[in-house]
Amino acid sequence: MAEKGPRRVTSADVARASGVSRATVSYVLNNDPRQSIPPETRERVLKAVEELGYSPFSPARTLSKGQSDLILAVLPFEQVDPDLARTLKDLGTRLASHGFTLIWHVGEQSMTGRAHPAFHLTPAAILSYVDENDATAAAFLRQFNVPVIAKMSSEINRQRVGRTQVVHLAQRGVRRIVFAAPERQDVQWLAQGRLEGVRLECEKYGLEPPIVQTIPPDRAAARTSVQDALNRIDGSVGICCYNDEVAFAVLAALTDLNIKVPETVAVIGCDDIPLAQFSQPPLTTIRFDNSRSMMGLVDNILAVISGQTPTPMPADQLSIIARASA
Amino acid sequence: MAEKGPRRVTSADVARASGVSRATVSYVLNNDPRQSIPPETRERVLKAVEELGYSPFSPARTLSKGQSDLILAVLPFEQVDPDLARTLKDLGTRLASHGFTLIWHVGEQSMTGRAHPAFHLTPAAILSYVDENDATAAAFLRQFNVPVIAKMSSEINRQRVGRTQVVHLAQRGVRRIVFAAPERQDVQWLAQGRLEGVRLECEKYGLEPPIVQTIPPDRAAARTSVQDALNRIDGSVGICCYNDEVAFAVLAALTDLNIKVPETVAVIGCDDIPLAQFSQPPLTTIRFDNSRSMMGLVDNILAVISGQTPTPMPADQLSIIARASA
DNA sequence: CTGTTAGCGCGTTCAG
DNA sequence: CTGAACGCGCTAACAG
Repeated sequence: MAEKGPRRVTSADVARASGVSRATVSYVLNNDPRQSIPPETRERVLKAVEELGYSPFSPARTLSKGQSDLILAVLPFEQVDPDLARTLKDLGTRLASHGFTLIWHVGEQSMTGRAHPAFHLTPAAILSYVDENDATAAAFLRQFNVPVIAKMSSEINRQRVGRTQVVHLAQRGVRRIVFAAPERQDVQWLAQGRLEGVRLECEKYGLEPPIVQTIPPDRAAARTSVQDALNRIDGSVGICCYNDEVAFAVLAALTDLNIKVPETVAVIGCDDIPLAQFSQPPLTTIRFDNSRSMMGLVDNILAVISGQTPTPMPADQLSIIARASA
Repeated sequence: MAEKGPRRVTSADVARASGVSRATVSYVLNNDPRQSIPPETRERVLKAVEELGYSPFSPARTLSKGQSDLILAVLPFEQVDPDLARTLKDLGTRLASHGFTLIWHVGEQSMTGRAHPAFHLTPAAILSYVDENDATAAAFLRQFNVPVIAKMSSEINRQRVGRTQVVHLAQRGVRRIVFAAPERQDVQWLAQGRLEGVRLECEKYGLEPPIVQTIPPDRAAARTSVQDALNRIDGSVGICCYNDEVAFAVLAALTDLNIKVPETVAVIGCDDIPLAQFSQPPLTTIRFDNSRSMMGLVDNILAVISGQTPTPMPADQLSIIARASA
């Protein structure tokens, strides 16, 4: 019952201005196929809309339809990685072509009652990056009565990254693996999955279990940290980095330690960020080709919105971008 | 009039279950200070809420209040830079402590009618990254009857980046400036402002006008491009990069060309991305300290929502992070 | 076949 | 603490 500044222009205003009923205005604006409005009337309505600068009030629209065309992506990350940003931007474009609007909410764990964006929003669907196994989170989301799609959920996929890294390294003659873990807390669950993949693949190849070393996001500290790890082993070493960002820190540390890459120590990252090609030496890394899974995701979102059950999503295709660091 | 799956739990359900009226339910849930509800009744209502898993339907809420507590950030960027992402995340946290929810919409120019997120949303305010001088955009947004805050708007601020870069370089003895421009289209207006600052400061210092060179985001191409620029000049050269990402490309090019940094060519970036310290050599760059302007921004958003006029925002503090590249 | 009336959806709030 | 009205767009049912 608030009134802010100049009163909103409503469909009633348009109806009055064009001498028709509100229903007619609605029919014209929504191009209702079940109604045939004479072009002349239609013109009059559209003209009034234009002149008055009318635009329908979305809450009212959502209220009466019981559905909005919003898709809410809930991102519980401390930082939004460029790769994720690109992916979501792309997803948004695709959804837009189906008449949906993708919006992002970036926040802590945002699980607490009224802090959760869905409390303020009512999307047609929620795209959740929460671990699929998190039952509490799932239960919490249920209250909003909105279908939820979990992305990035599979433990298997996380492991595949680590496995792929090890395979590449092993093929290059590496016999001893270090896993360079991130310090960021929000991403530990992801790192754990990748590490597990590294472990399993080491086992499979008959390599010793990986040394796990957390790499601080600071050049001097990274140097010490890498040094520590290398002190504990010898032989031909390969470092599997949680992601490219960690890999940059590792590469800098190795440079500072005067260790030759890839001759003495090989390094492989993950994500293929745009900057990866510019490191010294250029970073060998893993790229997700999510074009396929993206299509699947769009289909799943649309399906879920219309009440169907989602089909399992195809796994992201992983490919190795072999540059000079491994 | 749609009904999806199990009907929503409404406040009427809660009222029925707890034997009170819908009004009372509302009073209890909103802790209305003008009403005194007996603790016992309050308990009963809250219990029913809990048991039924009720959560208010936000469109209805917004409809009746005429205001949502959503703040919409419209981001017309091809990519969301990590720095911007961090800033917005921070802004979101601050707004949350005032009871508002920040959401992002990332899309092309998104100016076309129904494609614009505000068409589907009705935020309490829009945070726009569109150039303040863009009258068409401003007119378009007006139709939504929602206050708009423009961020990142000042040409002066854009110029200050370029100026600061040149000052640092000149102090280090550089006599000839190259401006390394980005290829990304969405960001040209920003780059132009920074370049203009570089120009003006060169003039002020009595240096020759800067050479402008666009740096492609590809290692080999960047090398050629940097080579081109350097062929056209001699003397002690400094390269002002549009941002750190471009700077990484430039640094890689110089490495590939076997040119010493900073002895032969000095390089300075902008943004101080987390990776900046890990380049070879570590990147000298410019950091925005937006903590002050952030406070101002929060205040302005709150002011604008309650119908006041925004106060001019304090300029971002710029500081030079001097590392080894310049 | 065109256009109108009436009433829904749900939370909030005023008068009582 | 309650009944009733309100905000605004949508649409079934109905009238001209």
